[in-house]
Amino acid sequence: MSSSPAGIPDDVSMHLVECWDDAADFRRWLGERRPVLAVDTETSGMEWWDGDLRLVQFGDAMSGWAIPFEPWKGLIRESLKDYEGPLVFHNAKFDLHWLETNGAFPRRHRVNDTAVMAHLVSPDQRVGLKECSARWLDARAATGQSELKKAMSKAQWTWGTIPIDFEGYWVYAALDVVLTARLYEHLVPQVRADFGRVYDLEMACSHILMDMETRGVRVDLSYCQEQYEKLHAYSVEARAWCKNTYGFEAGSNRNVAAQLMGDGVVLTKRTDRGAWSMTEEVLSGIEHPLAQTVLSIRKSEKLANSYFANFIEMADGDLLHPSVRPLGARTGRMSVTNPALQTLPRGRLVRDAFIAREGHLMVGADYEQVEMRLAAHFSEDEGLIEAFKSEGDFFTVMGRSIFDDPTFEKSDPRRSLVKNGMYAKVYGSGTARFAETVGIPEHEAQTFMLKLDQSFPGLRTFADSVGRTAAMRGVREGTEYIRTPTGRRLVAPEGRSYALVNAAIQGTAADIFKQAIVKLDAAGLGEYLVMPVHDELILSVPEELVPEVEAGLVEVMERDDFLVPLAVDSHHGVRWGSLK
DNA sequence: GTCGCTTGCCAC
DNA sequence: AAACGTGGCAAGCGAC
Repeated sequence: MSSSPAGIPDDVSMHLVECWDDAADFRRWLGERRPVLAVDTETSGMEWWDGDLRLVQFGDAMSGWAIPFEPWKGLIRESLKDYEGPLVFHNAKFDLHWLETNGAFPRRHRVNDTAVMAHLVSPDQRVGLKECSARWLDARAATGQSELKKAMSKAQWTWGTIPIDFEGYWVYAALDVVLTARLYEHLVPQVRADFGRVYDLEMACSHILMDMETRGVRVDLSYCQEQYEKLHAYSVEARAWCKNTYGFEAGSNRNVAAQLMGDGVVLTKRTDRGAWSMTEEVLSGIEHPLAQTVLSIRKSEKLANSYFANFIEMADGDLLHPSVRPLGARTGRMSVTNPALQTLPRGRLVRDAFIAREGHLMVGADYEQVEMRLAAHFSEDEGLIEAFKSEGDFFTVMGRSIFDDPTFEKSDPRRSLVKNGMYAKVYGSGTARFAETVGIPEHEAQTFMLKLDQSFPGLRTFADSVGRTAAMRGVREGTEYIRTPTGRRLVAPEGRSYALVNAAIQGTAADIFKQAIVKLDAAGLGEYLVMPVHDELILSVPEELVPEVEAGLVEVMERDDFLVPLAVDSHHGVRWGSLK
């Protein structure tokens, strides 16, 4: 069956495999020579471990083939196994999950990813197939999708139930591979020329993370249940008290503010849109039973719902399959969702929900103050570099030199000023914000920042040089950007070029972290990975191998090729929470 | 009922 | 001259 309905370029042919003749035609087509074979899947949803693979599409710049998986799984498996040429997916990790869990194994070392390419070229833009096609191929690329959405809602179809032979479904599915193939041909010259090294890093890392997602994270469901019930019981009781006493929901900030003011509380801070601000910071300063109750309700509901209930809800048996986006942030950092395991509260309560596999222990290995060390590296500042090379606590050594006081010890109250001041530098904050976070008057903050700059002049030099480079490129190329040592491109957010100082540090830390993941996989430790957390790796390791693996991790992760050593600390325990 | 926005809060 | 960076998630709430 061939077709070319509205919105599809005339020179493109679309095919749906429905009979053996179609299958034979597909195999003949597959045997032709082409620069790249694009592959995509349509599925019943997002949960690849518990859902149906419905359609697999193959295509190149001129043809798209949609093949229903269930009746043609043999054809699809054989075709993917046999195909030796370059492959391209748009967001390969997602499709590979579906294909592999359904017994179809494309050659991974041949896999390319246009979403990765797009992110490297334009790290500040959305990298959906539609957006990329509209940006680089044809502004009308997304037109078919809205028609399909309308038809689906009219007939009450979901992605799991829409008939596979409904033309608006399979034709646009087949168009997606054509777009992917064209995107690849458009982007690959630039990616090869400008981003070869970081692209290879991203692809290697992506496969390791995919296998990590497949293995999943083991969760202690009865612990979650127990904690949830305790917290939930409290919040039900506290909400009822609030309703009975004041007549409104504790979650309604508008009503809470009105009640507090009615009871004589003076509010001064407002939100961006002009409402009375009811943040933790504001409420904790108010001595009123309502303020305190609202705070504890928020706290316990956050714990109960965002964490424990969420874990129970998402579990596949006793496993969670969090989804990692290797290029989640514009800086090259990863992000994690379902659940967001990178934002678990510190301390034992929530982290203890995650346990090692049977016969295993949890192992954690983290880069110590990696961003501070990179700040020292990029600044080339003798004093900062010395502070990291000398024995003892970095911020204490810095404190001695800033205040010219050899008696400055780790317990010195000024240490937090030093630490916060350095973070303010690294994040690019101004003196006003810095003064607020450390709780000192602005003129004191100013004096301190001046002292910091004088003690470590490299910090300014570094910031200036980032600014100059970005500004120069802004003029010459129209975009303010810098590159990390691996070639990753970092683009300044609109009107905030100062953020590039932080981006350089954060982006380089991301590169280092990803290189560590690739190296540890090469060293045979990849199979133990559980979760990456920005500068810390969480693993589940067979008990008897723990000492060996910890030594291996330190060996693989630590680096000496920067101006300061990058040090790694490791721990082990039964639960995530027991890693110090 | 769903959707998107706002507000608030968790991490590194 | 001055500018705290990067994310995800849930509840409330108004619009459709």
